[in-house]
Amino acid sequence: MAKAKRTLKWQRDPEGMRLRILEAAKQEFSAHGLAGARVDRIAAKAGANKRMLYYHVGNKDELYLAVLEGAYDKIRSEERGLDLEHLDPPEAIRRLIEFTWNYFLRNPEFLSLLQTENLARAKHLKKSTKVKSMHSPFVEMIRTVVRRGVDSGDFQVAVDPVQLYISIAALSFFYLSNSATLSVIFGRDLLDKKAKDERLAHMVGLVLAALTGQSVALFDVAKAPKSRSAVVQTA
Amino acid sequence: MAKAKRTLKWQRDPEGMRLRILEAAKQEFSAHGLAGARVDRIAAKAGANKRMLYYHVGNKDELYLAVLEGAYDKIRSEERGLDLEHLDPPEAIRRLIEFTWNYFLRNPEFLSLLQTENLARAKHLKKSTKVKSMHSPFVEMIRTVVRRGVDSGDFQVAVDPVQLYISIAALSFFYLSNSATLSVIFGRDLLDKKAKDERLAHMVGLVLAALTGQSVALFDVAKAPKSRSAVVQTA
DNA sequence: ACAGTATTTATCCAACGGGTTAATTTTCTC
DNA sequence: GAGAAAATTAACCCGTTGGATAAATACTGT
Repeated sequence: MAKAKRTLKWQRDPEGMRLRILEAAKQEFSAHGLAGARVDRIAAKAGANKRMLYYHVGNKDELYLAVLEGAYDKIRSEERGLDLEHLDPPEAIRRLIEFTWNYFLRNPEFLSLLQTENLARAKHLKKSTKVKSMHSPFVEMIRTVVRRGVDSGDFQVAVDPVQLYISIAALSFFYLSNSATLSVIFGRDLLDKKAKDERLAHMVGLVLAALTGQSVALFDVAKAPKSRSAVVQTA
Repeated sequence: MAKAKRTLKWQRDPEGMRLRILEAAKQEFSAHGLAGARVDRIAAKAGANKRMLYYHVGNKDELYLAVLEGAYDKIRSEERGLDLEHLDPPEAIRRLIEFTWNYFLRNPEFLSLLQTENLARAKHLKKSTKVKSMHSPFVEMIRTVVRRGVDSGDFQVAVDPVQLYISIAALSFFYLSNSATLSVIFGRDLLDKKAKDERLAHMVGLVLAALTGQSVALFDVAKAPKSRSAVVQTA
């Protein structure tokens, strides 16, 4: 029986191992934060020995930074895949909001990692030349979309693209990253299907109404209480 | 010389001690998170012995929960002081945004604590009957303000007050809680005076424009680039 | 097939950190 | 002012944790 595993003891797989380590580390750091993460758990989750972490990546901090850089790399790459240039301005903004919302939904660890890094006042990020060089294409996309919208008359006002970018991210990010406490406070599950649909509709409606000056149907009219619902619809 | 401190060894002050402990704990937890917080540092910061924490409050988790409850208690109490009922609807919304923004600015630990608690998926908050019973007065305030705004014709659309509340919080919260990473990404300090003023103007402009359908002057027109700034001003 | 290197395992350890125990000092009360 | 109760200090306990060392095992080229 001791012989059974003779030929199958283990095989080398440096690249695979490195990937499994980073994936496990991502899970661990996003689930427990930097201080709460346990190096041993990462090793176990990666199906590896603790020594492997140090061999393939580095100590806990380097591991964390690698994960963070990977997270930024991933979102930037997906962002680049979204081209809003050829859409008409309101549709482009809608797509942008939907992308942001869905990306955050699909990648909850990204939210956690950002929260963790901000609690650390971006101490690690500041040291990463890699991340600093990864500019989001969205700011420029927004700048041209807003300009086109203003020129075409779709938008009533020109907005600073950085502010708008932050606001769009904020509306999704806060809702999701704080859904746990908010759900307790409001006594309802903010993450069930219906609530999520309503949230997306609200965000799109809010931003488009602000930009175009016209109330979008989606801007949650249905839920309006009591009052004889003075719904002013888009002309 | 050993005698010098004979009469001044120490004096009792249970209430004061408890307050100093909670204040120190608030600092520590907001600066380092739950796992990163060090019980010894809290004791030192409170000018006390570690044993005192357990004597006056409890173990680390209980300490943390006490701090969290205190934080909610404080904001709820300030919220109650703000009465928006008698203001005209757009002004009420503006005040609400300004209050939220300023409260977050004045109480950065509150932001950190919420982030920390959300990383823990509100595990502790769920156990706190105290916090669950502290309803924010803002949701009802917003509900009546929106209703009045719709009835008076100031607002073009009725919004779900919970969504609006979350959105207003989101715009400030995300900007401030993520300012560290955002500042690195954008290569500029989001917390300097000018940036903060611009942010507030943007948020007010965005929300009011959405509600009223009319572009507010503050909705950052000044920073609009290149394009022959098609500024549509409020009539 | 063998030497050399890359990869992985099996232990070890010193520092740290939360929590506890027991003694000491102050304050209250009668 | 004696004795009890409350508040505070000092010292210790012990599991955990990040990190290090050394040895074993699998691959590679020659």
